[in-house]
Amino acid sequence: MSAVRVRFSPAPSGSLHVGGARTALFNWLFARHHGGVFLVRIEDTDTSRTREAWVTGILETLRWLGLDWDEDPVRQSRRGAAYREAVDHLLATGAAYEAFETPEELEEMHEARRRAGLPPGYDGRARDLTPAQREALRAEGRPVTIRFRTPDEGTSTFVDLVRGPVSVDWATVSDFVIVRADGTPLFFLANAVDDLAMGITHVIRGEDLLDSTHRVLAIRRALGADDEPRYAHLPLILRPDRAKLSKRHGAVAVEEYRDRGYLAAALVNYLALLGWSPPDGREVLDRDELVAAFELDRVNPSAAIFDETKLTWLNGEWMRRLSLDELVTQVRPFVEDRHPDAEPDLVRAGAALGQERSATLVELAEQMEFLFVTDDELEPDDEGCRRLAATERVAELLDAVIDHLERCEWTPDGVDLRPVVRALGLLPRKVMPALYAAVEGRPRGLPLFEAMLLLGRERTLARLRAARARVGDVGAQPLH
RNA sequence: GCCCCCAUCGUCUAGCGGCCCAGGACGCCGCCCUUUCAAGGCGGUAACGGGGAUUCGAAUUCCCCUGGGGGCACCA
Repeated sequence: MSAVRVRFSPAPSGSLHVGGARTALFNWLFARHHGGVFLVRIEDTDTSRTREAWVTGILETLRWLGLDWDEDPVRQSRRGAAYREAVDHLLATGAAYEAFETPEELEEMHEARRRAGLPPGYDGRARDLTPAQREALRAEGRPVTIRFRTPDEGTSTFVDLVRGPVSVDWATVSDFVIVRADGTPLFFLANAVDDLAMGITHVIRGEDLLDSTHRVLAIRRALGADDEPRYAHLPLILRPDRAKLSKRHGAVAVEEYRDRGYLAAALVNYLALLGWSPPDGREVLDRDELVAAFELDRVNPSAAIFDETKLTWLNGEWMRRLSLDELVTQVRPFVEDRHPDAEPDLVRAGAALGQERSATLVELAEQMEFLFVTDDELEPDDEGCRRLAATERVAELLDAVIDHLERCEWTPDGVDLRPVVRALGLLPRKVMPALYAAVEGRPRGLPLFEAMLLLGRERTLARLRAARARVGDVGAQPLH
């Protein structure tokens, strides 16, 4: 087999979503596994839907995911000359022809065919116009598009790497437009021309493009190509309600997951498991392990639902695997977003305590937030207030704790409150949440004694006294 | 409407004729550990869509049905 050359070819009509990212990843894994070349091609022939910001955004997101490409990205918008040359050839050989229908006429045609039980499409009325007829239509000022002439009979078949042989009767495929009235090329044409020019050996993409393969291959042959790339159509990724993932619904943009505190390693790992699995059944795999294990023949053909819960679990796995240095680097932006002046040492200490208790960077940042708010700002959340109010003998407890912390040694052993709680005849499991609420603002969080050491004696006491004032004397009264 | 693809626990999947009264993972439930919460350990819950056919034997092969998804554009 010749050296592998694959490409990821997004249309820049939005940011990179998880479906596109999975396609990019599989191409990248395939290339890296075989020591091949991974390319990016921006399919921006539809200028009305393209925005430059989307192009840079997509490339930036690919970089964030660690999917590096080997040559400068190809822009279809700059390859007009190549497409024109190809069209001239197709026109000259009769593989394509000019058509002159208005949008209204086409709409009518689609309707009529639908009524006749045919798929909407083109009836081929401009196929055999004479040069004179074409001139006349052009003189009327009608729009001119170029259509590819599909066979009237016979079957198109190609062997898909994940689905096996796929066939369709040409009779069901009508002549389709390859050049718009404004002269710009359409997907089928650009795709065929570019894959040929770029020497693409394997086309790995979503199943939504399965049907278009016959048409692209037909153009390619009409262009004189004597070989064809191997195709692998990946199963689609569906939303939990089984609908197709789209930008309209839910968090499907990769950048959104990044902003919500997910690690690139976790996203890559999770995406790799959607439609593929390694032979040994491992699930937590790093980039190198994925590259080593990846094979197209283990891609399964059925659609998969994107399960954010499992992604979150994997993210937790990867958070725990990070070194403390890496974790601090990753979480710092999330902390500084709300507390720009957060002390680096405290961030580091908080990250160390929270590393195995959080599944996302956002969660980790929230857990340590109590370290960066002033004692005045700290307000127990709703659940914290409830726990405070519902804890038996809470005033007595707080008094004892305050009393202890005022005089104890400020060391790990000194601030251990378990003896204090037990001396009151209370169970730590029952009453600790109230203390967490008082010091950290929520009834659960980073280990309390370590947290108090980080805050220091004065700040800890200030928070406990504020909580004591909040509960009043109610808790101090025996209930019976 | 027409064409194409797909079909194992709620979800991601293993399985490529006997090793499967179906294995792993997430989730969920229970127990243990425990300063809260997590993490961790142990145990449990839960699936081959239906019907034919082939075969000594079918989750695995074939056919039909059903269901799901995709495509049919001057989007990609």
